[in-house]
Amino acid sequence: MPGVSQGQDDRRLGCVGRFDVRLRHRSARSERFAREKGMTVRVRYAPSPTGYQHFGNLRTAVFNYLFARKHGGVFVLRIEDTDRERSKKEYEDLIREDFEWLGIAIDESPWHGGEYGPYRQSERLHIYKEHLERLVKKDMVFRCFCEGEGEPEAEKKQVVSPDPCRFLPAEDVKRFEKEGRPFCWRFATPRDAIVRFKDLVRGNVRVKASEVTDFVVIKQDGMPTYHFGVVVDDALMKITHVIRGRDHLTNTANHWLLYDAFGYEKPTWCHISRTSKLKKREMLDALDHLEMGVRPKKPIPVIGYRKLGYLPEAIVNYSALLGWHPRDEIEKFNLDDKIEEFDPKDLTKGDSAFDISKFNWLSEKYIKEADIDRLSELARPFFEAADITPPEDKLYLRLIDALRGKCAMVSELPPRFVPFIGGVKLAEDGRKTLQEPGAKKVLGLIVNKMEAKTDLKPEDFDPIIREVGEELGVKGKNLFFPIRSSIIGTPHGPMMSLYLEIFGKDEVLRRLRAGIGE
RNA sequence: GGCAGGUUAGUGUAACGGUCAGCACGCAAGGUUUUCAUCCUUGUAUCACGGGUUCAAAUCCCGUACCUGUCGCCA
Repeated sequence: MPGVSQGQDDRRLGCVGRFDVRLRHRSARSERFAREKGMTVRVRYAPSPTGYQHFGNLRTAVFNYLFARKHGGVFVLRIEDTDRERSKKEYEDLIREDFEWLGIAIDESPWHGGEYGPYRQSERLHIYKEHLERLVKKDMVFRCFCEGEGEPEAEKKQVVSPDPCRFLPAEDVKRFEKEGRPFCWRFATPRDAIVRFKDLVRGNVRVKASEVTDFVVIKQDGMPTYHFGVVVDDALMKITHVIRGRDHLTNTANHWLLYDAFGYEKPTWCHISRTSKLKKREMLDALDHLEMGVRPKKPIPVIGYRKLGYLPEAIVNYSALLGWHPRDEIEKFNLDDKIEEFDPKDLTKGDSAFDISKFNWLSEKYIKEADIDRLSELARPFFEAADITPPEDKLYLRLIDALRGKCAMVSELPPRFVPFIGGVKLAEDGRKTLQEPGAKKVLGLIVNKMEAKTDLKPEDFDPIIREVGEELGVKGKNLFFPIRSSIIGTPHGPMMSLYLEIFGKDEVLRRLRAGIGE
């Protein structure tokens, strides 16, 4: 049984299966309702294809996904493309690609199909029309002839409720229609209703209908507004739990009233906190300035991380961490392993902020622990893009493995190969190191010892270096920096033994001698 | 402005009347060490503020401040 505590409610109500006469919306109990009535839990993620997806959206989808899986339910994706101006096919394609890339399984969608389709609002216009008729018949909507096709920038007109057009004399309405004046349909909000519902994260919510304006349901262009589309579609698609962003919390009153107007059974609402630090402008700007191998300083849309070579698991994992955390406090986890544990009531009420350094930390972890063959294959395109030719198979794998530490994105790998495939390019810090007083002496002795040894193996390198250190009384940086600098051009890098393995004795000797010459 | 929601270390969070307020990232200091890598140790919060209720409050109540959302023919 889902871990929602509901014993108290049940006791008070005495029975389950009947709706509270006070119009109280069924609450968290609905999970039980659903089971007892043999209903399937159905949730949905309903993006509008007007921009890129980012962590904020993604985590809404992730929580929906977890909830669906936990209850053996269905995860629906619906495209809300009622904004004719801003909706773009390419954004919809991107949404699809993102999900496929991230490995989040969707059950019903425009591209997966399903028995409650179509799943694109622009293809459901006839349904909205029919629903509008129903409200017209019940006299619950009215035409509004006011000017003002939404100019968001325009000064906000004083909220007037009810809307003046609601009381337009019938003859005026007739005349305006005859004149062909454009109009939209508004909902005639019942003045005295009180909206109450229980939110899975917020608890009891109560809104007076008198605070709800006579909102638009059908726009002048015939498209439904968000409020209208959402309610009609969620109802028809048999959505049982609406898990969405907190910004819709106050809108829920509108939706509640619409459900009532249609006589549809209401879903359980669950408003999750928002994610701050995700400024659309900045994200788009950062996306325009992507540079392979360079970690973005600011958050970017999912497509950006995809391009840079972040691993999808890291993204999914981190998005689940935004407003939720596992009980065992282990933050790196596989989404599917958390299905049982997930419970909306554990979601944070406060907003959460995207922390790019923590995200990078997680990503590094994923890359460090990734399957080496898979990582190698993932990396190939990035070598091409960087115009760096990777070495052949065995060496390639070896280097990927040796150089993957502290790598948050795959595109960081190719540049690290450079010291191993071309000649030495002395970096500034490398040059400086070689100029240090004892540097040449260290290199000289190493060369001598290496030359003396006939059958030199990679694992012999360490002992030799140690001997040199002891004999010269040098250790730490003074010992290792010059060696590494002459071999790869910079004092920092992977373990010493790797060099002999990769380059072989002759090449290492050549580089060490060259270092002495610097 | 009305309405709604939020406020625990720099960040993400735990705790749901009784713990020296726990964990993680970051940062700082120290140790190990072949590195500004790894690993280990330590430090980093008088729980926004002010009042209450209580033997006891981060936890309950009220007020204030600040942040956010909504009040669009955007979703």
